[in-house]
Amino acid sequence: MNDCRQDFEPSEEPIAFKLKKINEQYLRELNNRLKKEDLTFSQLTVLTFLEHRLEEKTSLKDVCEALHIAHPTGIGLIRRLSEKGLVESRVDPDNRRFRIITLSDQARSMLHDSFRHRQRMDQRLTGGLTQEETETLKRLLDRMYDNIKDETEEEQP
Amino acid sequence: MNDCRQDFEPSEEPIAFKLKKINEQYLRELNNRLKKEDLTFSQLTVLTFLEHRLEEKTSLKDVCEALHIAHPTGIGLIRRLSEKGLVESRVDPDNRRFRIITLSDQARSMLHDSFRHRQRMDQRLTGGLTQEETETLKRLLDRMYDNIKDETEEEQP
DNA sequence: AGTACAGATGTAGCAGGCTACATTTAACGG
DNA sequence: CCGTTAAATGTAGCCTGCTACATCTGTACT
Repeated sequence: MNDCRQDFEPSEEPIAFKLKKINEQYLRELNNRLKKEDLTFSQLTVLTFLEHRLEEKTSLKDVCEALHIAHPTGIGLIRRLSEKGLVESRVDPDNRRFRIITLSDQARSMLHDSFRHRQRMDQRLTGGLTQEETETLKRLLDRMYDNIKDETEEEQP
Repeated sequence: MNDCRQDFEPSEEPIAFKLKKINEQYLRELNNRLKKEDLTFSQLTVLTFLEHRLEEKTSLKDVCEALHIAHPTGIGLIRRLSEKGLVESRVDPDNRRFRIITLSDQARSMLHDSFRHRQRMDQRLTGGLTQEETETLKRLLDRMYDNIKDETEEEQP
């Protein structure tokens, strides 16, 4: 008969749909809390990454690779953060093909509060899971990602 | 010192980031495969839901609730599917506040092939996981979703 | 009837993701 | 030195998601 007997009940829905549901609910809630700071989850992820690399020169490409996003997406994120004065984007004098992205002082001083929102949301997500369950979950998620990540970027010793 | 010591290595990254990575990789790959059919994952999900409810009158609101999306998102999906002749959207004569969304014959005849793409992608996602691991995973995902889903939509016997 | 409210749908405008194509700069081969 | 190529960034335009606000319709209550 009909193969498309996908039920839209939690007991029947595909895992990919569960992932999407969780992901979007998480983003809705966290973005809502971050609205006070005029930030989004993705913008906060960029700032966190930059804070994490204060010592190193960081290019747009570095940001995109860390966040697993395509470069036009990164350009948009950096542009909006730059318009808010949270990052600066300057051509690298050593190699004019690159842009160096840096955190502003203003961003450094506000980062911790926003980061707390994210932490609280993460804790809520895994609330009630034991340490062991959380480890199991991470392991299974990593295996799924390995299963579907692009074959062209494999193995370097 | 610095609380934002989030590492962008798989071993350190927050679970929410893992979920986002998997979700977007999944969508990239599947949407790429569906391009031949001129469909997207979300569009396919709408069609699958409609196929699943051939017997019942289905309103825009029903679609939005099943997919967990806000109604303007649903309007856009239905509009694009309608422009491709895959669904029809008519005002309900019984209650003119509603629109009845129906599958076209054309959509019914193409659905199975597209659905296969999704199935294959789902199998790839959980490739190598035992039945037991998959069940554990589903259970943990459901618990996370319960943890963050809106408090205002609880409990009805 | 008339008004008021609630519910379903519609519109505007934005963020963040993408692909495809364009531009700029550096590196390399002849 | 010049041309080609490759890499990083930029632009255009689309899809999916959202919020906020507008419209339309039905119901309920005077």
